[in-house]
Amino acid sequence: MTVERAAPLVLASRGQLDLEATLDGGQAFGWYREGEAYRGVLGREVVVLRHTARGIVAESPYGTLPPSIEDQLTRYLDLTACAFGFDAFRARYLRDECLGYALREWPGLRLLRQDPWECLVAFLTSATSNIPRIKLNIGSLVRALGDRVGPGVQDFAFPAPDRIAAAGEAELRRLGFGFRAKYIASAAEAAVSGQLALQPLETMPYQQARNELTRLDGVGEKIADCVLAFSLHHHEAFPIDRWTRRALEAWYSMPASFNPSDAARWARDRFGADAAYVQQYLFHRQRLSARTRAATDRSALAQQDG
DNA sequence: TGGAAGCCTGGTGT
DNA sequence: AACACCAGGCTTC
Repeated sequence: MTVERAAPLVLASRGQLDLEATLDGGQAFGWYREGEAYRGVLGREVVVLRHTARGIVAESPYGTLPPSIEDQLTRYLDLTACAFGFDAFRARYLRDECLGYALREWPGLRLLRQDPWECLVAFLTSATSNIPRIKLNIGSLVRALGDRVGPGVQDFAFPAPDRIAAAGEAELRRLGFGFRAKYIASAAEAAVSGQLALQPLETMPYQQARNELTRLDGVGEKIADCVLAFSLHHHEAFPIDRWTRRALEAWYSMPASFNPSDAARWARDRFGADAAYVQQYLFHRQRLSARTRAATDRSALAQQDG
């Protein structure tokens, strides 16, 4: 007896997409490493992405993927070359002292186009937090309130606003969101009531879309810019956090006296439509160099001890 | 109008 | 091993 297997879906070459940098680099929090592959849920489909000799391949871990998944993944991973013109972006910054290094080191780092609701909840969760903890919170949320769509421990669809609104602040607190519970519950209510419509923000001018988002409780300029850059394809957004601020000061002589709002404006003025991609490369570089420094410090200490 | 405290709680280093 | 201190912000005062 033979089991029919659909031909694997080949999405991109290795150089076009770095799974680790893109899926586990602070944009999205629902992907889990399985050996060399990444497993996550897109809509209601469990998807496993892995590097193979032929390129990046998408598979279902237990069945077959519907044909529509190709378009969904192409969009989610922003693989439509003409959409942004990544090659042109790379050419512009290849000789930049800071970004040139990052572009050579992580040529496959891309900005995602996530579901905006999922992205908004993730970045409301990110306030005064860190990547491992955000993943933990989002994992608890989907297990508690999302529909099961596969056999794996994390195979749950992201809960729609009505589910989260019905759960309410107290349940979100119980799930570990702390003071952010109130903001997430309130955003869910706004979405259910129709006061908040996220998808239309994609076609609005950047500033207008940003103003809409910052009207939400708990959404300031940083979180708004993350949602705009990582889900709504507004590449003129430049989220300012510790890492990117540090990079702008160190490599681009941005005055350290700037407040976050001025820093973001300064970066948008300087990088224009490249802002979001510049931000993501700077963030990645700063984060990993900090990690390397920490490792170096640890090994130096170990040497002293020994 | 700017600046600083407080918020929840898991991660990280000591 | 326990125990500070910190973390990819925002609201409020």
